[in-house]
Amino acid sequence: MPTHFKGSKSEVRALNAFINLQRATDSVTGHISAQLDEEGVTLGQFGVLEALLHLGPLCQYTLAEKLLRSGGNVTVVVDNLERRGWVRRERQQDDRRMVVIHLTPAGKTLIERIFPAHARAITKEMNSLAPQEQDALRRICRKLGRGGAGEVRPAKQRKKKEQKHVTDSIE
Amino acid sequence: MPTHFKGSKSEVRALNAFINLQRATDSVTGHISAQLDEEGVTLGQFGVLEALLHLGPLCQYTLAEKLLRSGGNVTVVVDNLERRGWVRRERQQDDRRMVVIHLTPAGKTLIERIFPAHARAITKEMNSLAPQEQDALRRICRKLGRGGAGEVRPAKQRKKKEQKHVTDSIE
DNA sequence: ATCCAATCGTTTGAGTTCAAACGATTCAGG
DNA sequence: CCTGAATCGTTTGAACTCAAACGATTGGAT
Repeated sequence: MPTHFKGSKSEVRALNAFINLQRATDSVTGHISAQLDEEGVTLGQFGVLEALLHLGPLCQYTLAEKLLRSGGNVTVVVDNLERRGWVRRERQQDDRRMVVIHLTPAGKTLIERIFPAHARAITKEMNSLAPQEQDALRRICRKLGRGGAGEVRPAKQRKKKEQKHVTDSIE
Repeated sequence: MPTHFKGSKSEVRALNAFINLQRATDSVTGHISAQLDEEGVTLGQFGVLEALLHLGPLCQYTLAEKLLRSGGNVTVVVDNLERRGWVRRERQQDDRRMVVIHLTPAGKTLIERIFPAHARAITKEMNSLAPQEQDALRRICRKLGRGGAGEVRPAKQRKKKEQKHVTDSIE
Protein backbone atom coordinates (compact mmCIF):
# COMPACT_ATOMS: atom_id res chain seq x y z
CA MET A 1 0.00 0.00 0.00
CA PRO A 2 1.62 3.25 -1.12
CA THR A 3 0.56 6.42 0.61
CA HIS A 4 -2.48 8.50 1.40
CA PHE A 5 -0.72 11.59 0.33
CA LYS A 6 -1.07 12.70 -3.26
CA GLY A 7 2.09 14.59 -3.89
CA SER A 8 4.84 14.66 -6.43
CA LYS A 9 7.17 11.71 -6.64
CA SER A 10 9.94 13.60 -4.88
CA GLU A 11 7.61 14.62 -2.07
CA VAL A 12 6.45 11.07 -1.52
CA ARG A 13 10.01 9.89 -1.45
CA ALA A 14 11.07 12.55 1.02
CA LEU A 15 8.07 11.97 3.26
CA ASN A 16 8.60 8.24 3.35
CA ALA A 17 12.26 8.63 4.16
CA PHE A 18 11.48 11.06 6.93
CA ILE A 19 8.77 8.93 8.48
CA ASN A 20 11.02 5.93 8.65
CA LEU A 21 13.79 8.06 10.07
CA GLN A 22 11.48 9.29 12.78
CA ARG A 23 10.19 5.86 13.61
CA ALA A 24 13.63 4.32 13.77
CA THR A 25 14.77 6.99 16.20
CA ASP A 26 11.66 6.55 18.32
CA SER A 27 12.13 2.82 18.37
CA VAL A 28 15.74 2.89 19.49
CA THR A 29 15.17 5.74 21.93
CA GLY A 30 12.20 3.92 23.39
CA HIS A 31 14.22 0.81 24.09
CA ILE A 32 17.14 2.54 25.72
CA SER A 33 14.87 4.85 27.66
CA ALA A 34 12.97 1.86 29.03
CA GLN A 35 16.26 0.46 30.18
CA LEU A 36 17.17 3.69 31.97
CA ASP A 37 13.74 3.80 33.60
CA GLU A 38 14.64 0.69 35.52
CA GLU A 39 17.48 2.63 37.09
CA GLY A 40 15.21 5.54 37.89
CA VAL A 41 17.10 7.84 35.54
CA THR A 42 15.49 9.76 32.70
CA LEU A 43 17.12 10.37 29.35
CA GLY A 44 17.56 14.05 30.14
CA GLN A 45 19.24 13.25 33.42
CA PHE A 46 21.41 10.66 31.78
CA GLY A 47 22.57 13.23 29.26
CA VAL A 48 23.72 15.59 31.99
CA LEU A 49 25.42 12.89 34.02
CA GLU A 50 27.21 11.56 30.97
CA ALA A 51 28.44 14.99 29.97
CA LEU A 52 29.78 15.60 33.46
CA LEU A 53 31.46 12.20 33.54
CA HIS A 54 33.20 12.61 30.22
CA LEU A 55 33.89 16.32 30.23
CA GLY A 56 34.25 17.10 33.92
CA PRO A 57 32.43 19.85 35.85
CA LEU A 58 30.60 22.28 33.59
CA CYS A 59 28.57 25.41 34.04
CA GLN A 60 24.93 25.24 33.04
CA TYR A 61 25.35 27.40 30.01
CA THR A 62 27.95 25.05 28.57
CA LEU A 63 25.83 22.09 29.51
CA ALA A 64 22.91 23.55 27.59
CA GLU A 65 25.13 24.09 24.58
CA LYS A 66 26.51 20.56 24.65
CA LEU A 67 23.14 18.96 25.13
CA LEU A 68 21.32 21.20 22.66
CA ARG A 69 18.78 22.16 25.27
CA SER A 70 17.45 25.47 26.53
CA GLY A 71 18.93 27.03 29.63
CA GLY A 72 15.66 26.71 31.46
CA ASN A 73 15.55 23.05 30.74
CA VAL A 74 18.99 22.46 32.14
CA THR A 75 17.99 24.30 35.28
CA VAL A 76 15.10 21.91 35.81
CA VAL A 77 17.05 18.74 35.07
CA VAL A 78 19.90 19.82 37.33
CA ASP A 79 17.31 20.62 40.02
CA ASN A 80 16.10 17.05 39.86
CA LEU A 81 19.60 15.61 39.83
CA GLU A 82 20.54 17.76 42.78
CA ARG A 83 17.47 16.66 44.71
CA ARG A 84 18.56 13.06 44.22
CA GLY A 85 22.05 13.86 45.37
CA TRP A 86 23.79 13.04 42.13
CA VAL A 87 25.15 16.49 41.33
CA ARG A 88 26.17 19.56 43.27
CA ARG A 89 25.96 23.25 42.33
CA GLU A 90 28.91 25.45 43.02
CA ARG A 91 28.93 29.18 42.40
CA GLN A 92 32.06 30.18 40.54
CA GLN A 93 34.05 32.72 42.51
CA ASP A 94 35.73 34.65 39.73
CA ASP A 95 32.45 35.07 37.83
CA ARG A 96 29.52 34.83 40.14
CA ARG A 97 27.00 34.57 37.33
CA MET A 98 28.10 31.04 36.63
CA VAL A 99 27.20 27.90 38.50
CA VAL A 100 29.48 24.94 38.01
CA ILE A 101 27.84 21.53 38.21
CA HIS A 102 29.86 18.73 39.77
CA LEU A 103 29.11 15.04 40.01
CA THR A 104 28.83 13.92 43.62
CA PRO A 105 30.52 10.64 44.52
CA ALA A 106 27.09 8.98 44.39
CA GLY A 107 26.45 10.48 40.97
CA LYS A 108 29.82 9.38 39.68
CA THR A 109 29.26 5.86 40.93
CA LEU A 110 25.86 5.78 39.30
CA ILE A 111 26.84 7.01 35.85
CA GLU A 112 29.95 4.87 35.80
CA ARG A 113 27.79 1.89 36.50
CA ILE A 114 24.96 2.54 34.02
CA PHE A 115 26.86 4.03 31.12
CA PRO A 116 28.36 0.73 29.93
CA ALA A 117 24.96 -0.94 29.96
CA HIS A 118 23.58 2.00 28.03
CA ALA A 119 26.31 1.67 25.41
CA ARG A 120 25.64 -2.05 25.12
CA ALA A 121 21.91 -1.44 24.76
CA ILE A 122 22.46 0.98 21.89
CA THR A 123 24.89 -1.42 20.29
CA LYS A 124 22.36 -4.21 20.55
CA GLU A 125 19.75 -2.04 18.87
CA MET A 126 22.04 -0.92 16.10
CA ASN A 127 23.17 -4.46 15.46
CA SER A 128 20.04 -5.18 13.50
CA LEU A 129 22.10 -3.38 10.90
CA ALA A 130 25.26 -4.68 9.28
CA PRO A 131 28.40 -2.67 10.05
CA GLN A 132 28.45 -1.08 6.63
CA GLU A 133 24.80 -0.16 7.01
CA GLN A 134 25.59 1.55 10.30
CA ASP A 135 28.31 3.52 8.58
CA ALA A 136 26.02 4.40 5.70
CA LEU A 137 23.36 5.53 8.15
CA ARG A 138 25.85 7.68 9.92
CA ARG A 139 27.10 9.28 6.74
CA ILE A 140 23.61 10.03 5.46
CA CYS A 141 22.36 11.35 8.78
CA ARG A 142 25.31 13.66 8.98
CA LYS A 143 24.40 15.31 5.74
CA LEU A 144 20.88 15.70 6.98
CA GLY A 145 21.88 17.23 10.28
CA ARG A 146 23.65 20.04 8.54
CA GLY A 147 21.42 20.63 5.59
CA GLY A 148 18.45 22.93 5.45
CA ALA A 149 17.58 26.40 6.52
CA GLY A 150 20.07 27.60 9.05
CA GLU A 151 19.40 27.60 12.75
CA VAL A 152 16.46 25.74 14.11
CA ARG A 153 15.93 28.00 17.07
CA PRO A 154 17.76 31.30 16.93
CA ALA A 155 16.96 31.82 20.59
CA LYS A 156 19.44 33.21 23.04
CA GLN A 157 20.16 30.01 24.84
CA ARG A 158 20.25 27.60 21.97
CA LYS A 159 23.26 27.29 19.82
CA LYS A 160 22.88 24.15 17.76
CA LYS A 161 26.34 22.81 18.05
CA GLU A 162 27.95 19.77 19.56
CA GLN A 163 25.82 16.81 20.45
CA LYS A 164 23.81 15.11 23.10
CA HIS A 165 26.00 12.12 23.59
CA VAL A 166 29.41 13.29 24.45
CA THR A 167 30.54 9.86 23.49
CA ASP A 168 30.92 11.15 20.02
CA SER A 169 32.77 14.41 19.84
CA ILE A 170 33.65 14.27 16.23
CA GLU A 171 34.43 17.53 14.52
CA MET B 1 38.77 13.73 17.14
CA PRO B 2 37.40 10.27 17.63
CA THR B 3 35.35 9.62 20.73
CA HIS B 4 35.54 9.95 24.48
CA PHE B 5 34.14 6.52 24.91
CA LYS B 6 36.56 3.65 25.19
CA GLY B 7 34.60 0.75 23.88
CA SER B 8 35.00 -2.01 21.40
CA LYS B 9 35.08 -1.13 17.74
CA SER B 10 31.55 -2.35 17.21
CA GLU B 11 30.30 -0.30 20.13
CA VAL B 12 31.92 2.85 18.86
CA ARG B 13 30.45 2.25 15.43
CA ALA B 14 26.98 1.65 16.83
CA LEU B 15 27.13 4.66 19.13
CA ASN B 16 28.28 6.96 16.38
CA ALA B 17 25.57 5.77 14.05
CA PHE B 18 22.93 6.25 16.70
CA ILE B 19 24.08 9.71 17.66
CA ASN B 20 23.95 10.90 14.11
CA LEU B 21 20.57 9.30 13.65
CA GLN B 22 19.29 11.13 16.69
CA ARG B 23 20.73 14.44 15.61
CA ALA B 24 19.39 14.18 12.10
CA THR B 25 15.91 13.51 13.39
CA ASP B 26 16.17 16.40 15.84
CA SER B 27 17.37 18.69 13.12
CA VAL B 28 14.58 17.93 10.68
CA THR B 29 11.93 17.82 13.37
CA GLY B 30 13.13 21.14 14.72
CA HIS B 31 12.78 22.83 11.37
CA ILE B 32 9.33 21.55 10.60
CA SER B 33 8.17 22.18 14.13
CA ALA B 34 9.35 25.77 13.89
CA GLN B 35 7.28 26.11 10.75
CA LEU B 36 4.18 24.77 12.48
CA ASP B 37 4.76 27.11 15.41
CA GLU B 38 4.07 30.00 13.11
CA GLU B 39 0.62 28.59 12.53
CA GLY B 40 0.07 28.12 16.25
CA VAL B 41 -0.09 24.35 15.86
CA THR B 42 2.12 21.92 17.76
CA LEU B 43 3.49 18.71 16.30
CA GLY B 44 1.21 16.63 18.47
CA GLN B 45 -1.82 18.58 17.37
CA PHE B 46 -0.73 18.36 13.77
CA GLY B 47 -0.50 14.59 14.08
CA VAL B 48 -4.08 14.33 15.26
CA LEU B 49 -5.42 16.71 12.64
CA GLU B 50 -3.58 14.90 9.89
CA ALA B 51 -4.86 11.51 11.00
CA LEU B 52 -8.42 12.82 11.05
CA LEU B 53 -8.02 14.40 7.64
CA HIS B 54 -6.64 11.32 5.97
CA LEU B 55 -8.51 8.61 7.85
CA GLY B 56 -11.76 10.30 8.79
CA PRO B 57 -13.32 10.49 12.27
CA LEU B 58 -11.63 8.21 14.78
CA CYS B 59 -12.13 7.29 18.38
CA GLN B 60 -9.37 8.21 20.79
CA TYR B 61 -8.20 4.71 21.32
CA THR B 62 -7.58 4.25 17.61
CA LEU B 63 -5.96 7.65 17.43
CA ALA B 64 -3.55 6.64 20.19
CA GLU B 65 -2.70 3.45 18.32
CA LYS B 66 -2.09 5.23 15.04
CA LEU B 67 0.00 7.97 16.58
CA LEU B 68 1.93 5.67 18.93
CA ARG B 69 0.97 7.76 21.91
CA SER B 70 -0.59 6.93 25.24
CA GLY B 71 -4.32 7.31 25.75
CA GLY B 72 -3.78 10.01 28.31
CA ASN B 73 -1.73 11.98 25.89
CA VAL B 74 -4.40 11.87 23.21
CA THR B 75 -6.92 13.09 25.74
CA VAL B 76 -4.82 16.15 26.44
CA VAL B 77 -4.05 16.95 22.83
CA VAL B 78 -7.69 16.53 21.84
CA ASP B 79 -8.62 18.78 24.76
CA ASN B 80 -6.43 21.50 23.34
CA LEU B 81 -7.70 21.00 19.81
CA GLU B 82 -11.28 21.11 21.06
CA ARG B 83 -10.64 24.30 22.97
CA ARG B 84 -9.43 25.89 19.77
CA GLY B 85 -12.47 24.72 17.92
CA TRP B 86 -10.64 22.45 15.48
CA VAL B 87 -12.16 19.14 16.53
CA ARG B 88 -15.39 17.99 18.12
CA ARG B 89 -16.03 15.07 20.49
CA GLU B 90 -19.01 12.88 19.84
CA ARG B 91 -20.06 10.06 22.12
CA GLN B 92 -20.76 6.96 20.10
CA GLN B 93 -24.31 5.79 20.65
CA ASP B 94 -23.91 2.06 20.16
CA ASP B 95 -20.91 1.91 22.49
CA ARG B 96 -20.94 4.75 24.93
CA ARG B 97 -17.40 4.08 26.09
CA MET B 98 -16.08 5.49 22.86
CA VAL B 99 -15.70 9.08 21.83
CA VAL B 100 -15.38 9.76 18.15
CA ILE B 101 -13.29 12.76 17.20
CA HIS B 102 -14.41 14.78 14.20
CA LEU B 103 -12.72 17.64 12.42
CA THR B 104 -14.79 20.80 12.59
CA PRO B 105 -15.06 22.85 9.40
CA ALA B 106 -12.48 25.24 10.85
CA GLY B 107 -10.20 22.32 11.64
CA LYS B 108 -10.58 20.86 8.19
CA THR B 109 -9.82 24.18 6.58
CA LEU B 110 -6.75 24.56 8.76
CA ILE B 111 -5.21 21.17 8.17
CA GLU B 112 -5.98 21.28 4.45
CA ARG B 113 -4.15 24.56 4.29
CA ILE B 114 -1.07 23.70 6.33
CA PHE B 115 -0.51 20.10 5.33
CA PRO B 116 0.90 20.91 1.88
CA ALA B 117 3.33 23.41 3.37
CA HIS B 118 4.36 20.80 5.89
CA ALA B 119 4.99 18.25 3.15
CA ARG B 120 7.03 20.79 1.23
CA ALA B 121 9.05 21.65 4.33
CA ILE B 122 9.95 18.02 4.91
CA THR B 123 10.81 17.61 1.26
CA LYS B 124 13.06 20.61 1.43
CA GLU B 125 14.86 19.18 4.45
CA MET B 126 15.27 15.76 2.91
CA ASN B 127 16.55 17.23 -0.30
CA SER B 128 19.96 17.72 1.21
CA LEU B 129 20.10 14.05 0.31
CA ALA B 130 20.14 12.63 -3.19
CA PRO B 131 17.10 10.53 -4.10
CA GLN B 132 18.99 7.27 -3.78
CA GLU B 133 20.27 8.37 -0.39
CA GLN B 134 16.73 9.02 0.74
CA ASP B 135 15.77 5.55 -0.36
CA ALA B 136 18.77 4.04 1.36
CA LEU B 137 17.92 5.92 4.53
CA ARG B 138 14.40 4.64 4.39
CA ARG B 139 15.47 1.06 3.88
CA ILE B 140 18.00 1.14 6.70
CA CYS B 141 15.66 2.89 9.12
CA ARG B 142 13.01 0.33 8.42
CA LYS B 143 15.25 -2.47 9.53
CA LEU B 144 16.07 -0.53 12.66
CA GLY B 145 12.46 0.18 13.51
CA ARG B 146 11.66 -3.49 13.65
CA GLY B 147 14.82 -4.87 15.12
CA GLY B 148 15.57 -5.31 18.77
CA ALA B 149 13.86 -6.55 21.85
CA GLY B 150 10.16 -6.72 21.27
CA GLU B 151 7.78 -4.11 22.59
CA VAL B 152 9.10 -0.83 23.81
CA ARG B 153 6.35 -0.21 26.30
CA PRO B 154 4.19 -3.20 27.10
CA ALA B 155 1.71 -0.88 28.73
CA LYS B 156 -2.00 -1.15 28.20
CA GLN B 157 -2.40 1.84 26.00
CA ARG B 158 0.60 1.54 23.81
CA LYS B 159 0.68 -0.84 20.95
CA LYS B 160 3.64 0.00 18.79
CA LYS B 161 2.07 -0.35 15.43
CA GLU B 162 1.26 1.91 12.56
CA GLN B 163 2.90 5.29 12.35
CA LYS B 164 2.68 8.89 13.24
CA HIS B 165 2.36 10.28 9.79
CA VAL B 166 -0.57 8.68 8.16
CA THR B 167 0.91 9.88 4.94
CA ASP B 168 2.80 6.67 4.79
CA SER B 169 0.70 3.62 5.45
CA ILE B 170 2.99 1.12 3.96
CA GLU B 171 2.64 -2.49 4.95
C1' DA C 1 33.19 56.30 38.46
C1' DT C 2 28.99 55.48 36.15
C1' DC C 3 25.97 53.60 33.10
C1' DC C 4 24.52 50.24 29.76
C1' DA C 5 24.57 46.12 27.28
C1' DA C 6 25.67 41.37 27.39
C1' DT C 7 25.79 37.09 29.95
C1' DC C 8 24.10 33.46 33.00
C1' DG C 9 20.68 31.33 35.85
C1' DT C 10 15.94 31.18 37.38
C1' DT C 11 11.07 31.51 37.08
C1' DT C 12 6.71 31.26 34.73
C1' DG C 13 3.33 29.53 31.58
C1' DA C 14 2.26 26.43 28.13
C1' DG C 15 2.46 22.01 25.85
C1' DT C 16 3.94 17.17 25.44
C1' DT C 17 4.53 12.76 27.25
C1' DC C 18 4.12 8.73 30.25
C1' DA C 19 2.36 5.41 33.88
C1' DA C 20 -0.94 4.46 37.14
C1' DA C 21 -5.28 4.93 39.27
C1' DC C 22 -9.98 5.63 38.53
C1' DG C 23 -14.86 5.73 36.52
C1' DA C 24 -18.18 4.44 33.20
C1' DT C 25 -19.68 1.12 29.99
C1' DT C 26 -19.98 -3.25 27.79
C1' DC C 27 -20.07 -8.07 27.54
C1' DA C 28 -19.67 -12.86 28.81
C1' DG C 29 -20.57 -16.60 32.35
C1' DG C 30 -23.00 -18.41 35.76
C1' DC D 1 -30.50 -11.34 36.10
C1' DC D 2 -25.98 -10.41 38.15
C1' DT D 3 -21.41 -10.30 38.78
C1' DG D 4 -16.79 -9.75 37.20
C1' DA D 5 -13.46 -8.92 33.62
C1' DA D 6 -12.22 -6.18 29.76
C1' DT D 7 -12.38 -1.81 27.30
C1' DC D 8 -12.20 3.19 26.70
C1' DG D 9 -11.62 7.78 28.39
C1' DT D 10 -10.15 10.83 32.07
C1' DT D 11 -7.46 12.41 35.86
C1' DT D 12 -3.27 12.84 38.47
C1' DG D 13 1.57 13.27 39.33
C1' DA D 14 5.97 13.53 37.44
C1' DA D 15 9.42 14.84 34.10
C1' DC D 16 10.82 17.11 29.97
C1' DT D 17 10.84 21.02 26.82
C1' DC D 18 10.56 25.67 25.09
C1' DA D 19 10.12 30.85 24.92
C1' DA D 20 9.89 34.89 27.38
C1' DA D 21 10.47 37.72 31.27
C1' DC D 22 13.26 38.70 35.07
C1' DG D 23 17.31 39.33 38.38
C1' DA D 24 22.06 39.34 39.40
C1' DT D 25 26.60 39.98 37.75
C1' DT D 26 30.09 41.43 34.70
C1' DG D 27 32.63 44.29 31.63
C1' DG D 28 33.18 47.88 28.36
C1' DA D 29 32.42 52.71 27.03
C1' DT D 30 32.01 57.26 28.15
